[in-house]
Amino acid sequence: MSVTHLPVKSSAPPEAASRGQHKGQQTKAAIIDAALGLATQIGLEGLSIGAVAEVMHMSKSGVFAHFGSREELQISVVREYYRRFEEEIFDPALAQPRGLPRVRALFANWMKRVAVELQSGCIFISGAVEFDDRSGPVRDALASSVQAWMSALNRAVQMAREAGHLRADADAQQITFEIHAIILALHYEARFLKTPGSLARAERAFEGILARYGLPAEAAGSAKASRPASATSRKR
Amino acid sequence: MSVTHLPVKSSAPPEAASRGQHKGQQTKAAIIDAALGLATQIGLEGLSIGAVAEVMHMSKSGVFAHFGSREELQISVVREYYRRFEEEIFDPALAQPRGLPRVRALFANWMKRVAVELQSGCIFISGAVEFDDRSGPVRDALASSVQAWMSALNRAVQMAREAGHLRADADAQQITFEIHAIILALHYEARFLKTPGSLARAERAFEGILARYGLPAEAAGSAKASRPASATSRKR
DNA sequence: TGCAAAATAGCACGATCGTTCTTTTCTGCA
DNA sequence: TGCAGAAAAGAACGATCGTGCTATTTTGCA
Repeated sequence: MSVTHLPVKSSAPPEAASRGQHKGQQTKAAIIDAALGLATQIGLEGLSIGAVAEVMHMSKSGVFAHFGSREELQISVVREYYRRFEEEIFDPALAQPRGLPRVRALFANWMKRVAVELQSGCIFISGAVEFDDRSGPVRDALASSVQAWMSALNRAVQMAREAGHLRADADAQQITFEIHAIILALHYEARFLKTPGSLARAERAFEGILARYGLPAEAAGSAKASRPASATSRKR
Repeated sequence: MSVTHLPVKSSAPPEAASRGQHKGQQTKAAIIDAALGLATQIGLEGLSIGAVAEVMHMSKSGVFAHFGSREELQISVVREYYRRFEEEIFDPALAQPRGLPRVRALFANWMKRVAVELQSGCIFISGAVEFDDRSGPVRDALASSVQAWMSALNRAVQMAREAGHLRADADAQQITFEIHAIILALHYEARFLKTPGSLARAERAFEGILARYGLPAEAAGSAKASRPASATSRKR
């Protein structure tokens, strides 16, 4: 998809669909996988072709040839990270019904990914501080990936409001901001400070947001189900 | 105040008080200042002796001689950053009375420092992702600086609760976590994503925290003054 | 004012970086 | 089974890095 232009055989690709990749593609995918693993540990900026080559048991030039530049390798890593992010966080949450359940699922998956899953960090977070005053294609790839994810989260929040799960006057962007804030703090405290119990604190903070922007108290005990309350006009 | 131990000349320092530093000290301070300026832009890891030397119009070895290693330069930068952090954020807030006013001042100063003041980043934030899976003295200096600041903030929050400005059952650590989260999100959105209006969002989020952990509604209009309510015993 | 000591410069080292060019090995279709 | 083309290796480049070592300059007190 992202390969700029390979000298595409315009004729019939014999059985290109499944795994008929000319082996170069497989190797390239394996390199990106290894590079992604490295990048989550040492950051995108720390990613060096030599280190990737060593992990892959390949020569530097062998790795290099697949990308043409270090920058292109970094961009490929960003794109692959985004793909997995979508696959492991966003897609599963679509199984949940619109509204609060889906927002909860997004947050839970995100938390798991960012602080629990592995001892590896999130390159959307580390990349942000590495590239926050640089410019260029890597920064652009990073920023647009993050923007895409934030927009998706924001839409889920909007739908929760429209479903009547949140106050009608709740500001979706504000809620998205605050959810993002919790994830960042979790990443900071769990990964850097190694504060125990930070996962629970993140969960409590999230519940606090829901309490604040949720329907005005009253039946705060049992029901988590939908209750399409007062604010009806804002439908769809 | 916080300087651990400088190799105190036990004999008579001729006029050491004011600026009787053997010029080496002055130069060293100037180097640290320049290095700090660089580090806030390119990060602690990106900090190179050559770059510092260029800024200082000195030779690499001239700079190097003051520290003996790059690590020691990085640690000096961390310590200096902490000193300024204390001086520009913590100390001025002490002029405010204990309780909510002081917490508000801490947050306001912090916000200003982190996202407005200059186009430079916060090395407590960038350093966290650079060193979150490394170990060694630089990481230690960074972590203990951050811990010290977080503890100071946490004490201020505790005092606000003890002064009756917050609910008696409010969890200070939780509040500190959530305030930290807002700052991180502000740094992320303002510096990396360049989202407009993120400063206002951070302020609103902070007000939301105060609303949630503040005294149970009722007179939410006028009074911001102290009201030394129930929990008196926990003084000092 | 002279002189030890401190401060700085100059130079070179090994290592690593991204990248280029050339050569060798491998792959997959005729 | 060849053989063209793709894939990978190898070697070398200039640059930059941190760090020693040795000279030179500068400082501040006797």
